[in-house]
Amino acid sequence: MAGSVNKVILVGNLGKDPEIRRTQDGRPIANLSIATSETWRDKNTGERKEKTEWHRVVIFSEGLCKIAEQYLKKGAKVYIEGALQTRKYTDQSGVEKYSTEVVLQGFNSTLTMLDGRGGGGGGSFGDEPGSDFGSSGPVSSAPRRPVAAGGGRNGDMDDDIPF
Amino acid sequence: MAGSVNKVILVGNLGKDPEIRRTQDGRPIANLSIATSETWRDKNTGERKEKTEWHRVVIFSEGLCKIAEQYLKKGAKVYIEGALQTRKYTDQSGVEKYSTEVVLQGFNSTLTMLDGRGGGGGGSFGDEPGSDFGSSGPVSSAPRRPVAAGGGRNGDMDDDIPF
Amino acid sequence: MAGSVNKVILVGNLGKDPEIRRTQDGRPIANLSIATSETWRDKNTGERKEKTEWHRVVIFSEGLCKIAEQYLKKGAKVYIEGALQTRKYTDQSGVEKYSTEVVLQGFNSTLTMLDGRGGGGGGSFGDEPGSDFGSSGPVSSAPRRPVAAGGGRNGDMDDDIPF
Amino acid sequence: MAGSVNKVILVGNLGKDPEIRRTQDGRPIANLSIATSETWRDKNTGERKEKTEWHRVVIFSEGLCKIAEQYLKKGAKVYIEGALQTRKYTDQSGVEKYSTEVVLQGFNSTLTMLDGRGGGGGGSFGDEPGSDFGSSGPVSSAPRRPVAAGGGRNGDMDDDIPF
DNA sequence: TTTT
DNA sequence: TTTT
Repeated sequence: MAGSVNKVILVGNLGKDPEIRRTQDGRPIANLSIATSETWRDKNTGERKEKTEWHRVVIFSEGLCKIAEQYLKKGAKVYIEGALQTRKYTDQSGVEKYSTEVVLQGFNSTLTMLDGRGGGGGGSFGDEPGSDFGSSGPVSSAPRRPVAAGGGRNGDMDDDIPF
Repeated sequence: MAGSVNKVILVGNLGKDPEIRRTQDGRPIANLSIATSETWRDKNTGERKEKTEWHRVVIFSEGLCKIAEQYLKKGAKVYIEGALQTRKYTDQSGVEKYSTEVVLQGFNSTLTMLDGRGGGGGGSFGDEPGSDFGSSGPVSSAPRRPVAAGGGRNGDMDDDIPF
Repeated sequence: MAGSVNKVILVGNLGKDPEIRRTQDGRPIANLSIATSETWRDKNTGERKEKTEWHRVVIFSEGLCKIAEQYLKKGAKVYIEGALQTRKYTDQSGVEKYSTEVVLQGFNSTLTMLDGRGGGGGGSFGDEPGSDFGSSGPVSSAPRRPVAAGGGRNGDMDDDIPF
Repeated sequence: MAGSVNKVILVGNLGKDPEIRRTQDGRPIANLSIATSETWRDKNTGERKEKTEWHRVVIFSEGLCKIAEQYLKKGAKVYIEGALQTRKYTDQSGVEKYSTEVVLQGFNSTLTMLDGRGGGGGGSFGDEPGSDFGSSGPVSSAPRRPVAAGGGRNGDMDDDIPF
């Protein structure tokens, strides 16, 4: 198809610790269960209401699996960017079912921790989606160099924007 | 939960005409079936491969339902913004199943046509997500005025940016 | 134009307290200065590097201005969704300049606090972009009702997704 | 900063052909000028109004530069995903100015053509952001394999989702 | 400078 | 079931 986009952006909290499995050839796969919730006040009763939505997130990217394994745990708040994917499977009773998941794999997948707490040290590691935690490179590499000039002349780059 | 985001962005084509239903109290609900696809070349065989993903989209916004009904049809390319929602239902055989849908409802939902062709005249209507087609206002109203000044001093606003 | 999208998504921290002004007819305008940063490790030296980008955010939405005024302060982490807008102005020396801002106005604008700390109570208020904090309604109204059914039959809705 | 996101999503049309330059070490840089516009009807006069916003887009990714050079031209409609970047420069008169650009570089950058017309053949090339046109790989490689299983048991994968 |  |  000429030009399609399939993108999911979630900011939410892990309902439990990440589950890490490995494929037969040793590649890691992480499963996250992420909750988002919306609150509103009932127009009629004035009551405060809340509705929680649970999202099944599957990480195929090796670098992001590492992050998940090392830094994420139940309760952590994360920003993730992935794609929707529905797969069909047959359950234990032989019934065909569908499961829709948010898949983090390859380009344009991102996992970013949004709280410095977490467990075991989270926070002081590279945390930019496009660099250390980029989904398709080793965690320690530097696929993106900061841009020193954006296409104009008379560089004279400076960092402190005064507003 | 303090601060969550649940957002889906799709650019894809309708697999069939929109299906419009009405609730008992007369509110419209539109269902779209949208395809996104990715293509790649097999690393080993060099073969061209393609994988299509189908998305079930449900529109509760009255204004966006109108758009869907009037302008969208099989094959149309659209940009949509909505939220993920999984609901449980019991099928005809009494089996519990889940269905995950992209819901367009209330704020932060968008439906934009990306091709001026379509059928039957599409194109010459307001088409900006934030204005005429905004999801929670009548299609003909103007909830968003263009901004005349952005917070600085010395207004002297002008529209032609020279690049 | 038939179908365009202009969207900015930022997760970052406020560099200073919000600045609230009022138009002559009394509508509030809030200015935020938001920092995003990326870190990476230099490929050659192995050094840890960081680059911070500052974003000027202007809020025209009355509801979101209230949130900004009441809950946000220097250091707060926020998620915002807005649109890019460049305006021309003449500075004190009579030189024409351009300023590009992220504008939150009307539909499809969002401001969500991502930390429960903040000052003065932040956290225990409605925090879903599509509901209480929706950008074009009063903070206390309920423009989005939770969806009870998504277009299928055999409702039997349930909230606890078992994964 | 622990966890930040800097993302711009645009769907718009090129105001002119892409401009391709090369750095001294031979890396290409493409500049695009993209228009987005919003239309609305004036609440008072009922008049149809339109406001166009111009965006300066700079592509550092080599793969995406190739796409721009080969397939894009004035009038083409594109979907792009990049990051905001403001740089300071001194103009010919010695005045310091700022220019804010949407930068496509490294991970999480995307460029997708949204019209099969364009000129000179566009269309029959890989066009999925995460695969052939991924921003940090050669255009002909296949960094993302389609996912065969998403983390559940009882694989029995299948592609045809029945809705 | 685009597009409708 | 779309699109290329």
